[in-house]
Amino acid sequence: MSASNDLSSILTDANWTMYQIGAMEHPLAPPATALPVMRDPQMANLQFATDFLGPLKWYQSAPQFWTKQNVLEWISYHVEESKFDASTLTMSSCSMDGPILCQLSRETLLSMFGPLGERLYQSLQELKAKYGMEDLNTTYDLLNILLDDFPEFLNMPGGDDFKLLSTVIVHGEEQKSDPGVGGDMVGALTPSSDNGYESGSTSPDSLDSARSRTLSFLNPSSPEYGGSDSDPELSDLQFPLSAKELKMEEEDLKPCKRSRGRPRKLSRGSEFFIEAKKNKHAPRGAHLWEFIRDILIHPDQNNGLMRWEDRREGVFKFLKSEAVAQLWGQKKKNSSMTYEKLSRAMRYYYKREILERVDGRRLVYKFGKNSSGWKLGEAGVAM
DNA sequence: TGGTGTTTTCCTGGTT
DNA sequence: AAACCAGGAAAACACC
Repeated sequence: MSASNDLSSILTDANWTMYQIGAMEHPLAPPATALPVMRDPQMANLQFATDFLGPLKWYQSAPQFWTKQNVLEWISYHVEESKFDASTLTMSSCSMDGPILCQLSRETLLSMFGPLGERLYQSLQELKAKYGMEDLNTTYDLLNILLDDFPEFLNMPGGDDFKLLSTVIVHGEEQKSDPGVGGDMVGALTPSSDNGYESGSTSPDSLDSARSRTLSFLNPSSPEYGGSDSDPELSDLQFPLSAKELKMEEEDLKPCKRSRGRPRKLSRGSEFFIEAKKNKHAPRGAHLWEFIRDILIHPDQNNGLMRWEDRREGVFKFLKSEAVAQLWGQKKKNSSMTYEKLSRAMRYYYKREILERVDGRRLVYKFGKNSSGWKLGEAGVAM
């Protein structure tokens, strides 16, 4: 994702409310279920496991290890929560990674973010403190759970890292404070922080799935990682392995060839954690074409994502294809949504005549005769 | 519980 | 070369 798209995501985050169904949580908000977290980047050599389970959210790791994308999501979360006017933010003030963010003083945050700065500062202090006190025992437990679920890891290249776990004895009180900026906050956690945060505050002590529970040792180089615009140099800075070494491991770990089709759902153990997050009977949201239509017919909330090419004919164009895909992913709680996938779903609409082909024009689609709600003069459509 | 519809994921190959 | 398009295949998931 490009940096501009990131900012766009922030600025268009308000759009999310427009597609909100019932009392859904904010897409970037930490889930309610409190689960432990790991935060040790020294474990980045277990990256293949992260690759297997996916990228991390800001609430799944210590701020010191956030990527640019994590920072953006964190800011976006607070923008939304505080109903802050995101238009006052600049890209430059949002484009930073965790290590840089952690070096900012309260005054700097206030000058950069105005009224939102105080809130961000408080959140940051809470997160630093909270993550500084995480008990490594939980990490140990989580990795064991992972191994129960995925014993095949032990037989994979790098699986020896897991075997070492059986020899590990964790003592919570021996945990080191964060080496980076903000380590002085370790131990500053108030009792109230242990049982959650007040509304409007930050609640990083919760995770939503096996992927998040088990693998908070960050992975900016994951192909699925949303913050792909993180500085490559940062990868070197954050992790004990060089980018080159990581790349080599990645190559080594590639399966011979992926089977076709959607990957099987994770098995039993991890499923538990995924289900814990999911609403058992979550209402299915609007269809994709309706989602697209709604963006188009609300130009005030469109934020330059799409535009009509020919309103009368129902021809429209994606201006920020990846941003729209991200928004769609937010709606479906699918952080790995891409335009590539979204467009595949769009193409299925041709056969059903919800969309018509527009040949030769990139990113341009046209509503078909089986779509509705977009025509001028149609009930419910603003003229 | 099984069927159906829709969407997601991955893929190969082609085009711009 | 990168981004996009086209469409097959298979699977996940919601809903009935």
